[in-house]
Parts: sequence; structure tokens; C-alpha cells
Amino acid sequence: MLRVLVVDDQALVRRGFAMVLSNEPDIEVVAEAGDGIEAIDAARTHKPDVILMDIRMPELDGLESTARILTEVGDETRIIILTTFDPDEYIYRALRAGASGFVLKDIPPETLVAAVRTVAAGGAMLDPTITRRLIARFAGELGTEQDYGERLDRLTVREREVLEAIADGKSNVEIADALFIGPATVKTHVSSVLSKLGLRDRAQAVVFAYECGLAKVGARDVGF
Amino acid sequence: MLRVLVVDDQALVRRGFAMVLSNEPDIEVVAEAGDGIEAIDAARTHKPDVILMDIRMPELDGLESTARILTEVGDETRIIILTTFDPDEYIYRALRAGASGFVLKDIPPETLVAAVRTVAAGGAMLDPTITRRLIARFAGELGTEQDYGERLDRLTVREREVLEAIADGKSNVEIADALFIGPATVKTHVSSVLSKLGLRDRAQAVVFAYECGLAKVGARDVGF
DNA sequence: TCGCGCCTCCCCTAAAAGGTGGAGGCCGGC
DNA sequence: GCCGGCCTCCACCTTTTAGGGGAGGCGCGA
Repeated sequence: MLRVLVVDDQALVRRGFAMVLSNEPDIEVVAEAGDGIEAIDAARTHKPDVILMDIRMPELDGLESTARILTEVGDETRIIILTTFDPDEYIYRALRAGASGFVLKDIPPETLVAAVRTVAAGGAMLDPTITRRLIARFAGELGTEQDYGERLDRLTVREREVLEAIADGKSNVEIADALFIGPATVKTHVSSVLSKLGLRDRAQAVVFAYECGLAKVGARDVGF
Repeated sequence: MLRVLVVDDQALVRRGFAMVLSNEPDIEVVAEAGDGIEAIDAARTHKPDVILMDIRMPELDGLESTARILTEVGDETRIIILTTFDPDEYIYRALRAGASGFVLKDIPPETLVAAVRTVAAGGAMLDPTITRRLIARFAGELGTEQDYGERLDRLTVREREVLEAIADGKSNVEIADALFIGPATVKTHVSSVLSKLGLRDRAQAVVFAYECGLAKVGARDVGF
């Protein structure tokens, strides 16, 4: 059962969203709040799975409220930002604040419900126009058309496995252990990885792995 | 009426998607293609509004095909990339190639239909996990910055500079050169970075730098 | 069947990296 | 003034890497 908190200063809007969500068998609206302060209190009290958060509110706006809930209360709660108007001015702040969703209030009810389920499952849901903008920004950032994949393709399967292990911060001995082979073999593989990719040492190999997408930020725990 | 081209090397899958879409009153499947070459030809001939493009195909894969259609045929056509498996390895290339959507094949039919209408209207539709990744990348930090930031704060300014240089793939000598200090000094800094952060070697330091956001994917050129 | 690529392991050497301890200079707070 | 943190360097030592060989086994296609 997904536990949802609805935050909006307009009682009618609030009730509308709450009713739409309550109609779903797997969703329960555990509380409502009329401003940012109430929202933080309610988040602390009820620990909802998802919060629907309006931006324009008295006392404390939805973005500030979002940031404070995620840092002070806990980041297990997923927050979807709702807005009536043009998202331009808010979207960047919202994403930085840690929102998992950003949608316009005029979306159809089933989309809202889908958004709640999506963010609860760890995904993110943005308004399509925002997604497009993010993509454009992202694609623009990656200026050079170099295809690192091609360089990766030159590696054998085993070598790629070794490279992944290197990008995991493992030493040769640890790699040998993980792949059930001898340390000498690992050294052989490491050498061919470096020479095939034109790298000098394993540190550069780690950089390469991250840059070409073989290693992904957030996909691991830096515990070492 | 939205004119759609369906591209997939598996005829059954292709027909399935085509039938789902054809059931919609405002959508018409104008052509189907079984590989990337056929896709380009069909795009040139029919000028569809939206193309559903599988990635894995003989001759020319979906990503290459996407890039060529957008550059050679025209960019009025919106392209949605479909994949069965883990999107991680393809997503960066897909977005760079200019795709407007990237979804897994296991989405419910109504979502697929919604995706087609969304991208045709100028929006973008990504799988929720990808959206989340994009947001994380955009925000640059997102939670993890808190934890790792604390560990980063233990470093002095100079040590952080050295760590950045390490994350750039530089050797100790190169770092000394870049910072106008002696190699021995670099070794001192490297040692304190490793011990302060609880890391074993510079490869782990590179991993740490990427994970905590000190180094960012795409912010550099892997030329070495 | 023969070759070829891949995986496995061994030898050797040289270079780089990491650990420890110490030293001097500089600056800011107590 | 004195102390402490920071930056700068040095020397000595051990461990880890990287490079260059070679070699056997195995599967697969010519």
C-alpha cells in the first residue's frame, strides 16, 4: 500500500488530488497539508512513501519544503512537484532540491496515479517538455562525438570483465580472486586492456570506464 | 493522424507493436522495417511523424540508424528507442543520437501509445529509471553528496586539488608538474588523501572522485 | 588438420606507487 | 610568544604495477 501526502494551499485542489488517489486500491492518502510548514510536520509524522507537493504556498514554498524534508526528515520519501504554470522558472530548483517528479496539474488523473507509482518504485516522472529540455541539455554537454564504445569493442569479454573490476577499485589480487583465476593471468589481461585502449595505468582505466559508461556513478557503494 | 514507422528485426514483435498502434483512431502505421538500412529507406520514403526503433538489429543497429535518419533524412521525425534489456549501455548513445524517447519493451500498450503521442507533440518520454539518472546527473549531487561531501571536507584545499588531478588520470610526476610542486610533495599529498579517505590506491581515489561528484562524466576528454 | 584467437599461467626486470619518519617555513589563533 | 595546521620537501623501504618475453590448452573456422 503506497502512503501518500498531498500538499496544496487550495483545499479544493488538495481534495481533488486526494480523491483521485484514494480511488486506487493500492494508494492511501495518509495526510494533507496546506503549506510548507505543515508539510514538513506531516512528513515527519507519517513518513509517507510519496508526497505530492504544490509549489506556490504561503509560509514556505514547495521547493524549500522539498529540500528540507529530504535533508531533515529522510530521503526515502519521494516527492513529486506539481505546478499550474510554465515550469521554466522552477524546474532547475526542483531537481536540485531532490524532487523525483515534476508535472503540470493539468495531467489526466491516470497519469498522476502512474507518476505516484513510478516514483514510489524508484523511478522519476517529468513532464514531457521538461524531459526534452533535460535531454537537450545532456546531449549538448557531451560535445565530442567520440565513440568510446568502439574502443571498448576491441576488448575481449574477459578483458572487459577485468576492466570493470579495475573500475571497481580492485587490486590485481582481488580481481584474480573475484574471477577465479591466477594473479599472473590478471596481469596479462590488465596489460592488454591498457595497451588496447592506449592507457598508461589502472587509474586511467578507471577514468575511461566511467567516461565510456562501463562504470556508472551511483551504481556502487564507496565503502572500500 | 500520426504516421508511424515500426522498426524491429523480429517480425512478430514488429506486428505486435503495429497492431497496438493501429488500434488507435489517430495513429496509422505507414510502414515497417526489419533492419537499419530498411529503416532509413522507409524514413526517406514515408517521412513518418514517429519511428519506433529497436536497438538490436542486423546490418545497422537502431542507434546508428537513428543518427543517420535525423541527420540525413530530416529531424522533423521523432524517434523512440525500444530495448528489451538494461538500458544503461545504450542510453547515452541514444540521447546523443537524438532520440526523443527511450523505453523498455515491457511497457504496457497504453504507455507505448502515450509515448508516441507525447513525442509527436514535441515532448520526450524516457523510462523512469533513466529519467532518474538524468536528474541525478543534472543535479550533480543528489544525496550522495552529503555523505561523501563530509569525507571530502576532511581534505585540505591542496589535497583536493591533488585528488582532482588523480581523477584526471595524472601520474605523480604529472601532478607535480601541473601544480608546480615537487614529486615528493605530491606523494605526501596523495598519501594523506588516501589515508584520510580510507582508500588504498589511486585507482580507488578515481572511483571515489567520480562517485562523490568531484569528477563528472563528460567533463573531460578521454584522450590521454 | 592446421592456424588463430583467447584464456590461462610462468619467468624476469624496471618503474611507479605507497608507508614511515623527519624537516623547514608560513600563517593565524590562543 | 607559542602552538598547530598546512604546504613544501627529503630519504628509506616495501609493495604493487607495468612491460616483455614464453608456453600450454582449447575451441572454432578455414
